Amino acid sequence: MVAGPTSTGPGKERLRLWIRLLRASRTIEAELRERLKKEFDTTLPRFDVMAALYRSPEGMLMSDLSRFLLVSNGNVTGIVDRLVSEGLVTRARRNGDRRTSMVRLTEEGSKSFAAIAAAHENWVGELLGTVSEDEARQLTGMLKSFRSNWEGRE
Amino acid sequence: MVAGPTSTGPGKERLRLWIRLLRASRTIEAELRERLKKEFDTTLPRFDVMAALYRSPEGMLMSDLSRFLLVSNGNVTGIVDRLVSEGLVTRARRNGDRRTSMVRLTEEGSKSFAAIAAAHENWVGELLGTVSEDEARQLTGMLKSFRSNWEGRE
DNA sequence: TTGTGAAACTTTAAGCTTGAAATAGTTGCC
DNA sequence: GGCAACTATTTCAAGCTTAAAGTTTCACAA
Repeated sequence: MVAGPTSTGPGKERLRLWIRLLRASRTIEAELRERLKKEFDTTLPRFDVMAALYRSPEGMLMSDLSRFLLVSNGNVTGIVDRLVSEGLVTRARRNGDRRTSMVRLTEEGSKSFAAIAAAHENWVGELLGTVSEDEARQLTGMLKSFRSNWEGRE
Repeated sequence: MVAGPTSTGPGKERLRLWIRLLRASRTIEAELRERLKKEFDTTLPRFDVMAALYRSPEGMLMSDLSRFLLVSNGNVTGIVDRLVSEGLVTRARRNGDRRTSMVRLTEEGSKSFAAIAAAHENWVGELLGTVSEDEARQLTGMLKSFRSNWEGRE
């Protein structure tokens, strides 16, 4: 969805906005992906999962992860599998409900993530460098409200 | 990249913005993808390619497509392959340079796209419904300038 | 003309992604 | 207890995506 509007009319400005939004996020995403690969030999999805887990030292269920990351269940399974095989996260079976397992960062995973996250924050600062702090706040507010209005989830 | 900032500091607002941006575009993208599937049995990448071709009745080279859509060369190959096998686009060998071929929408592809694009525009209007036309213009402007400042491509 | 290097494209391997089907475990109702 | 409905997760097939390597063609200079 990167092409331009194909017609004029009432929805035209919104369509333009959507295309800009998508191009912007794709461009930044591509750049971040490339740097994650080059500098840390990792991927965006792995980073996302680790970021979520980093905020929840007590761990997260698979379904928590997929809900939070806005991706499907089956998707998370594969990413976590790979992270487990790399020793960065663990799946701890629970006594209470044996269908579920708590996913947690390992010590190594936590250290690894902290280093990557620092670089990542700098990259974002750089890539969004032409947006002033004020503009950033303003844009953030607009995006926040639009989304929460559209659908109840958050 | 859907998690929250992990620290405070100068880049914090930009990181917040990036996360909002990404969550917004992922949410909308997911919704559009689902509707394209349900209503037209197609996908976002196919739609993107067709949208690009619709704007260029004279056709596009594979490399034009990948540059325009911000995706890799090999990626476009696969998508166009599928569209060709569905009879929606053609690859016309050229006399001049036999490495290249002009990719064009077929009659059927063009009709098919027009119908989908109309629905698509309505969906975007609906999904961004809470953004006023003015806000949309303003946001678009911000996104446009930030991107063209960051890197020369357009 | 014949290399040589670059360009356009395809192929490949690995990983990401989805939606749907399958599996396993839980809960509530009789 | 037993069974139906539900929940959490994994598996699967198909398709998307990238980076890197391979193929074919072109341009052009010696």
